[in-house]
Amino acid sequence: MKDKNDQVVARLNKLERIREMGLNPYPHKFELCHDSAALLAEKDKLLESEESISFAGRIVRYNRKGKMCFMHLKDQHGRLQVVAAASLVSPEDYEVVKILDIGDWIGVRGSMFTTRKGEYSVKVLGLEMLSKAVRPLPIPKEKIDEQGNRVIFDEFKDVETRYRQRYLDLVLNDDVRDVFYKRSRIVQTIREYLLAQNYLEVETPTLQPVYGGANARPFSTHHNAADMTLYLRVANELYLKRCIVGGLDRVFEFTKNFRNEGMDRTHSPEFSSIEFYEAYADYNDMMVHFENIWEKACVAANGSTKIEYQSQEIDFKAPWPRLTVYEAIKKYADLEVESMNDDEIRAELDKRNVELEGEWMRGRAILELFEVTCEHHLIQPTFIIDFPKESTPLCKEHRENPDLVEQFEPYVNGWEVGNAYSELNDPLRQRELLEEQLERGRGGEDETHPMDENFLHAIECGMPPTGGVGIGIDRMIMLLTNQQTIRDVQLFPLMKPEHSETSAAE
RNA sequence: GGGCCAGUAGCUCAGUGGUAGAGCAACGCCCUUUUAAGGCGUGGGUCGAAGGUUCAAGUCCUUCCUGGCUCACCA
Repeated sequence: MKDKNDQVVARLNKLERIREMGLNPYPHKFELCHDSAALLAEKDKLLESEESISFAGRIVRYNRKGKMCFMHLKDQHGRLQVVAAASLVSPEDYEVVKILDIGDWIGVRGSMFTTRKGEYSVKVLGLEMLSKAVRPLPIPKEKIDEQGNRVIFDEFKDVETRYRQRYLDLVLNDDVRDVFYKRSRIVQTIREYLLAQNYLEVETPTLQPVYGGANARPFSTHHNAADMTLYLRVANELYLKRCIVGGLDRVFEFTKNFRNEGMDRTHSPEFSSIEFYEAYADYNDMMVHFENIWEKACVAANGSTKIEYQSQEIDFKAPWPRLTVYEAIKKYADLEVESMNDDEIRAELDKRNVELEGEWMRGRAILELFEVTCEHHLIQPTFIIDFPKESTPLCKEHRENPDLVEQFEPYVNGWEVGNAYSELNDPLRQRELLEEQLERGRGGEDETHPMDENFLHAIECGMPPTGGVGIGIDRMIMLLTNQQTIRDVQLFPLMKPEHSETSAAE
């Protein structure tokens, strides 16, 4: 084993002693009748009846006072004290008690009682080693000082160590664990909402011969047997639309998407999203689903439609206000962008030091203007709707204004948290727009959509009117759990290998 | 990619050119109602890596590695 130190050696010696006692330090199973939550829920009854119970967990506190030992066992719901007294267990069991370490997993049998200091505890009558830990667990301790402040000693907080050894982060930091419990509840809420709306959950390819569905640079990889280049999906949009063509009228999919771009507080190379598509619906219908989902998810995680994100109160109560891109620019920059000519728009961008790459396009310039002047104002949930037609090649023209498309992007806390359209289902128009993307790619833009003949073929076979939505799950979790970086809502965020790991792999 | 900052014992940290330290954790002994339990004692270090300056480097210089914040890029 690597990195042996004195503490590891001490534990390995204890492991050997357990084996010498004829015990298996890594048994196959333990029958437990209660977890910590159940023991707490049935407290009165269990104290009254003194019936026998079994309970298991990881030792997170160990305080031996001679022939009596107080420990806290932690399971997934919380921690509970167990008290082992030499007078109540077999001599063999107490020999085991004496060489237990913080970090070990044990199972105990006994009954519930209350200590003299009033702590609800398990009175141990028998115990079993379930797994001997051979590395020490860092032990944060806390006390309340004279001023009543909570003081934490040895807090496990180094960010790099926390991410690299997330298992310890989860054991030692309850608030970290809570984020992932909430994450699960939020995802479950979304799934239940869509299932209740008669949606079908489907799965589409992660490895794709042609990537598409978003403006993004992909990761590429190689399939050896087929000798072909494959891309990790940047979005699942084009496959879900094929499902709609196939007559699956309402489909959704949770996916990991992969984008080969920068990493920062709100961007990770792999991130989770949900997309859902509904036949016969338009973007107005999808906005209703969207705000419903967020409101329900917020309540599921926080018990209320209101949250405080970094001391900013945000209320997800539906319905959310809707503002067109033009209205937003008018409101926040006081510019009547619709009646301005190209030179006037260019002047406004220059004033804000924004440069456009590639060929000049009025719609993209308006979009840039929106981003620099409006985004940071959009703190409370708001739907920004009716985007310039150049912003996406997959959306249907606006029914009243041919310069626009029926797209909405919801904003919260200044972040774009989703993207949705009345989906384009005119196959000839779709081909034109994808061909235009190819041209734009040749003109210098580096995140244009590639041509996807198979997708076009599907649309040519007839797609009904459809509304579609994509939601960035990670940013949603960040907001609803009050986390500042995307890495705090992903269990195992990407880290570069440590130096020693690299050399070991070679 | 640019700027700023950090890396010392298992954990949290001090050490500002002169013998590597503290608390907790570990090890040994004592202790039957503890709550950061306590008492006595002991051990534990490639100071992120490499090079340089110096009589002398954890400390100063250079390069590199890893990470954080931030700007740029990017949904």
